[in-house]
Amino acid sequence: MALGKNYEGQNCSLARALELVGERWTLLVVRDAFYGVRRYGDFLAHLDIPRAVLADRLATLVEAGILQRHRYQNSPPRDEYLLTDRGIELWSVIYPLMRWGERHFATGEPLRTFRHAACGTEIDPASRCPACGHVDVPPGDVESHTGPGIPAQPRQDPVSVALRQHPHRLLQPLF
Amino acid sequence: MALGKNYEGQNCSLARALELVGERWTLLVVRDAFYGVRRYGDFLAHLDIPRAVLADRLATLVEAGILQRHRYQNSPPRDEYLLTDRGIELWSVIYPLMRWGERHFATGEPLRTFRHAACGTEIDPASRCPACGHVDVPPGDVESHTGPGIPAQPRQDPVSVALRQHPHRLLQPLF
DNA sequence: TAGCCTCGGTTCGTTCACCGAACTGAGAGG
DNA sequence: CCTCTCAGTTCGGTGAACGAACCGAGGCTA
Repeated sequence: MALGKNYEGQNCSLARALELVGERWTLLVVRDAFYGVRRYGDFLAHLDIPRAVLADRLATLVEAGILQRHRYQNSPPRDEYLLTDRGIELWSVIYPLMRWGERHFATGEPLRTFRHAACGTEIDPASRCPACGHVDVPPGDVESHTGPGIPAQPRQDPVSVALRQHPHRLLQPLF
Repeated sequence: MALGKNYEGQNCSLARALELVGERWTLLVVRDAFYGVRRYGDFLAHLDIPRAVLADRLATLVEAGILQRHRYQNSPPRDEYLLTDRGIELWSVIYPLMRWGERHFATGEPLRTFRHAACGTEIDPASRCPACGHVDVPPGDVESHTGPGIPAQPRQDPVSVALRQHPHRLLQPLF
């Protein structure tokens, strides 16, 4: 979606945003980055995405300044992908979309809930904390909890297991 | 994206939402619906979308309960596509994404601003009205205004012309 | 009644992105 | 030297998007 035949006729900021973030898989990669996924292999295992597509999406996101690549060890050389501030701002899109999908297309109870780390209250679809009145709770103050709708046979990849294990603060590394 | 090879492994509400709303063009169709576009031909002219793709997207959105089809005249029989409540709730995704794109990838000034109809103040990226303190301004209370960044050679299709002509309340028909 | 127009699609051949399986290469570690 | 892991790249096959042409229902005009 990004190159070649894009939305160039639409001189609208929504169209420009969608050129970057509207491609298949892209928003799920960004969601995983909020969950603390940072390495190629972990995105791969958690998303069941073709390897070539993942490599392409990561490169596009880095180029767009949504992720940044960071060398976290030298031997062997390994990089991790971290959300930039620009990427972190996408929480205000991802979270409402998640809640919208949950309200209208959920099959049973939610699999995951998001709570205000400071007070433990579930955050509303507009990112407000009903308890402490905090509006626009930033993702760094959000804790992901396993929800009541967790399936009988949950996924066994390391990322899914770690996410189930215990409440986890967004943006913090999973491992 | 919707059928066949979908995100079925991802039992996450974001993935389910993206199966519907994450396909190419879909969110732009919904945006146009907020602008008051209602007829096949108007979507077509404003979006420069292949006819077959538009027909497919409209059918998918109707099936998902995001748009509803409404017969507005009988001879000749003509239908219009209107946002349902479920569709209207997508404003909380579309508006933040638009503002995010504008902040980070805009070329100059915004083409369009969104004001609180009650007080005329521009609505912030989290859908709050800074003037009257209204949080979560619903799209029906939002007026679209032509912004300062309007290009020298703007589009000449009827929808673009009507949108430029005068401030326009979201969800109200354009014509 | 014939001819033409509009609207809302469908059809069809080409192009392009996605898919998944196999392969590659750098760098441990034994 | 052999094997393993990690992070990709390569490649043949398939499905979706593209755009131009076609179609049919139902006016309008004469």
